[in-house]
Amino acid sequence: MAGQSRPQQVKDAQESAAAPARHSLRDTVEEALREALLTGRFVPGRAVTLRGLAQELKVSPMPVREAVRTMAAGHALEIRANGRIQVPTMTPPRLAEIVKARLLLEPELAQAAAAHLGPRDAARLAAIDDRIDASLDGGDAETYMRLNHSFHFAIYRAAGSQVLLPLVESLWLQFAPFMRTVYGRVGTSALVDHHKEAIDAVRARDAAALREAVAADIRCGMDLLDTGLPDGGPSVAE
Amino acid sequence: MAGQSRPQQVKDAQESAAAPARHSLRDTVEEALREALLTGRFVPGRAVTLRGLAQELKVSPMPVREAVRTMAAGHALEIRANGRIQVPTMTPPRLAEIVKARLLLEPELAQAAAAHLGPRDAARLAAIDDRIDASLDGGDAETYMRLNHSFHFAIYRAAGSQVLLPLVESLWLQFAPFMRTVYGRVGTSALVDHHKEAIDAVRARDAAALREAVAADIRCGMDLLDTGLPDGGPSVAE
DNA sequence: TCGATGAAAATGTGATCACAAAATGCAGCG
DNA sequence: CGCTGCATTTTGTGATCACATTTTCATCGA
Repeated sequence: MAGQSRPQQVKDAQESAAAPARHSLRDTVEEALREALLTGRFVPGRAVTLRGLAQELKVSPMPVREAVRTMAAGHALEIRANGRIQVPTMTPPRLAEIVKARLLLEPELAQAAAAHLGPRDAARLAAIDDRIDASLDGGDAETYMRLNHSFHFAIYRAAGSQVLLPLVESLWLQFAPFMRTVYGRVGTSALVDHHKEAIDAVRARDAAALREAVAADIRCGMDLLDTGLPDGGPSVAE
Repeated sequence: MAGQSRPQQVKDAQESAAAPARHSLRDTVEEALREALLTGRFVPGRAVTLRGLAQELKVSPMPVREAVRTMAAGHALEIRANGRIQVPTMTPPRLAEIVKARLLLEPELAQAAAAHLGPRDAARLAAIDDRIDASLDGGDAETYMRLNHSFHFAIYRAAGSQVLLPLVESLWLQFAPFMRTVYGRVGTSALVDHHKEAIDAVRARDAAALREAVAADIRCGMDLLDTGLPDGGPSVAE
């Protein structure tokens, strides 16, 4: 990492993270933010302060500033008119747009990924899916969200995409916090996914089937969101 | 804006920009970067330094740091392994992916925008298109790129999108610098667009026709890029 | 009891300094 | 003439301070 006068701060933050080799504190903070958003630890409307995050992560406010700006650039965080930072709240039109964008991009990515996947990967995906089922039974929404993300992106990453993949990541960061609030409302037991179909498609190297499985999975998951929040109000703040 | 001890710096940067009311230096720098990328003043491979940009824009390196991070978050700038910042170079697979993403998102956006557009907007678009033709005849690539961006986003913005529009903006920032190098190679006179069809579709409130016009425009423009760089090598550095 | 008011704390933004790593330039040697 | 080695410069990163704005909250008055 580049120069700073207190290396022990770096060690603390790095060793607590899963990633073995991180170069800059900024990347560490960025990864922490991503994790918190994707697992729903950040609720829509929640205020995020630079000094607060810095203290929590045991770093100075400086790397937090840049990491927060990075997340805000992808609309994963929102900078209000008064400058305050918060997790964006969801609105019905915004949710509808996210669903539309997901349905446009993710099936395409899955289809492209199929050529690079095979039975080996199907086994890996099945292992993740087993843990997903376990977390659903246990009602552990945070673990479920982390694993569900792993499942989808294990597929998407295989496409070797440099452009579509970041776009999709941006979308996930935007809707994940809201999904968490819905799970808290309707529970996780009602969840239906199409992971089994996806795994079968990967094993059979059937690109069209994989595309359709992913599309169906998105539609089901997002239908749940609609039933979870039929009225127009933004989700709860805390 | 928030506290800084030299207000005159703010005035300089603000008054030189077109936007009348900018709050933070960061936003000013960000807008300057966007402009430079979209008009092709930043060539792929060009090195961008914090202190250099700061001096050029007459601001301290601090707001530049955040603005550059913001652009890097959308892959409009690239931060290399050694930390250095540069305008990303284009590769054939990356270009192909950008075209795919554009064809997925922009026609959708255009179709959604059609409902909010009418003859009034068609007239405005025609005015822009006239200036585009003039810039093409004059061989002024920079003006052409600025106007072409205005033309497309005048349509897209009408969709009132909060999600798709930022994704498309991100794409434009990624391919614009490369387009500029192609114009420098093959000239601007060979350009064919489908703006006339788009204007007609807007005037007739024909969503399907507008979608198709935009799709055709993208295909034509990107075909030009393929003919401009048929071999696999990355584009020139400077 | 409720609303207004003013002091105090919190927050984002900008500037400046320090530092390590990398790039650059130049001399000296083969 | 080419290439290696070292000194210098450049560059990104982090920390800390200063400051204007906003928010928070306790106090006072009706």
